[in-house]
Amino acid sequence: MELDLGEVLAALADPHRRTVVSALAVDRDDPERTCSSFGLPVSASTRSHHFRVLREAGLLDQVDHGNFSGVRLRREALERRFPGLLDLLAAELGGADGAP
Amino acid sequence: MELDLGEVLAALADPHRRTVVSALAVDRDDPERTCSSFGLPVSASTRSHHFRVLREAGLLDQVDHGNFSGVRLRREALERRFPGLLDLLAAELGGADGAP
DNA sequence: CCGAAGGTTCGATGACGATCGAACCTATGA
DNA sequence: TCATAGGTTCGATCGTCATCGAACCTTCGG
Repeated sequence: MELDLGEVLAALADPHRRTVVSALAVDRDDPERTCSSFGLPVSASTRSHHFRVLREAGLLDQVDHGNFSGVRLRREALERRFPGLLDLLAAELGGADGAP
Repeated sequence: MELDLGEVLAALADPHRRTVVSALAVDRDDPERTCSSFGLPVSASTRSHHFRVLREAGLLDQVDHGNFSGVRLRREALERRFPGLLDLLAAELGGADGAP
């Protein structure tokens, strides 16, 4: 498994990418979402670039459905390699874990 | 307390700076160390730059002893704001906690 | 008093990365 | 069949950052 901490931190240093990962981290159901469902205020090409970085850092799985891309957080691998990291990101959205 | 996650992650994205913080994170005694005691393979000015970034991100406390600078990890504040983060960094050095 | 050691600041430079528009691809729906 | 929507790739541009050397400051030891 590649999951390099430097690469992961570099990926998460960008606010837009952190928005994506945080949004995925808070949703424990880990649904497959589209790239455009995060409302990033950038052009489509820039958005594609960000998702490439997230994918190559090992944070995301991305499945090509031809028409669109399904994106899913690699929660299990991340939790095993960097325990607690996703909680930190989720906490930035105000919903760390099973919040009341 | 400012401790912004984006700033912290950006600071930790650099390998040299991560070397410093990881080295500090593994030592539970939190001694005051000098900037040059980490053996960073860069010039003195670059080293000074890195420590400035770490200080401004709130990761380090730096005391000017005139002759030299004492550097100390802000362990308590970091642990409270980002629980588990320092453990992740320490784990990269092979010594997460009280290793055998 | 005078160096030497540890840091800092100040440009300058070079590389990397975030951003965009244009062109393109694929599938769904009219 | 054709347009539209979601993504990707390809340059190009612009800003930020890591890096360096030079000049400087402070203190300690001769």
